[in-house]
Amino acid sequence: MPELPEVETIARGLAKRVTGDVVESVWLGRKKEPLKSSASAITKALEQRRIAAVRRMGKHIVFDLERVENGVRSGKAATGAQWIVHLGMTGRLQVCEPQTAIDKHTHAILRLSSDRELRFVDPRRFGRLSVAPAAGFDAGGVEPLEIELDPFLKLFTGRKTPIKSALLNQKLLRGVGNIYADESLFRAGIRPRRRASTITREQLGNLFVAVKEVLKEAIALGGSSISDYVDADGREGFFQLEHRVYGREGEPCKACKTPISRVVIGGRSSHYCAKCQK
DNA sequence: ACTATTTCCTGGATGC
DNA sequence: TGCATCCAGGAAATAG
Repeated sequence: MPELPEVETIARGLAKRVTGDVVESVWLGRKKEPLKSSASAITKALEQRRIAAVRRMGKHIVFDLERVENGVRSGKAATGAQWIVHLGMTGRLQVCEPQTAIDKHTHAILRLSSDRELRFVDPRRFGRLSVAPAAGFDAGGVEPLEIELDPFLKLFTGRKTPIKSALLNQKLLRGVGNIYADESLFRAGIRPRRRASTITREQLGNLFVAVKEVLKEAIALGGSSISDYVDADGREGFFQLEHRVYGREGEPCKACKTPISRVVIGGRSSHYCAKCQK
């Protein structure tokens, strides 16, 4: 389940592999769920465009595209576009040789001028493909690694929703998902059910630090590989080894040995230590 | 404006 | 062994 650190890792890997390549043609599958923009809009935005950059915004992967004319850049920004990929739960972007067997759940294939293919595969179809005008994509929310303390505190003032739900709300912070919300709350010593507005300024300050720490550490370790997550080069991440609460229900807290609790908040399982988190 | 709930989807795990 | 059921979860839609 790719969240910010996994998406960052994937985007960096893809940037290395496909930046500068040109999309010669596009094939899209018949399933409609993965397409947030129309098939024709996606095809039109991608074909005969050079991939100028690949980067992450929240949990989205953004491909900046520029028009190719006679093999050279047009230079006119307005002729560009963006291809936006959200991996959902099980989405993967693979760069492979054209002869590589096509996975059953392949929804898009981009033929590249380097005689390779960029494929979007997603069994569960929670992932989404869309296009936007050049520099036009709005991912909503603020990047957690860029936000400063005061705006961070303001995100939560007056909110009655549980802090866990607020952390998952992409319109506030973008990129934090279930794993990193639980891990951040553990490090900050805050129970996931606490109403955001009731949390002290000091505790929110701890959360501010915790969110950034957790995300940075996870990026450094290539993300968390649970279920079958691998990055663009097929490598697993290692942050799952650092999880202190996520997926550890009943196991002893690494700080105090109390068994880790699991509750459901907003339909999401939430893990915490009842002794370390208040 | 905000909050809570439901829905989408399939593979793997679990239960009988 | 086989079949049914449950669960994972991001975000959009819906309802209040």
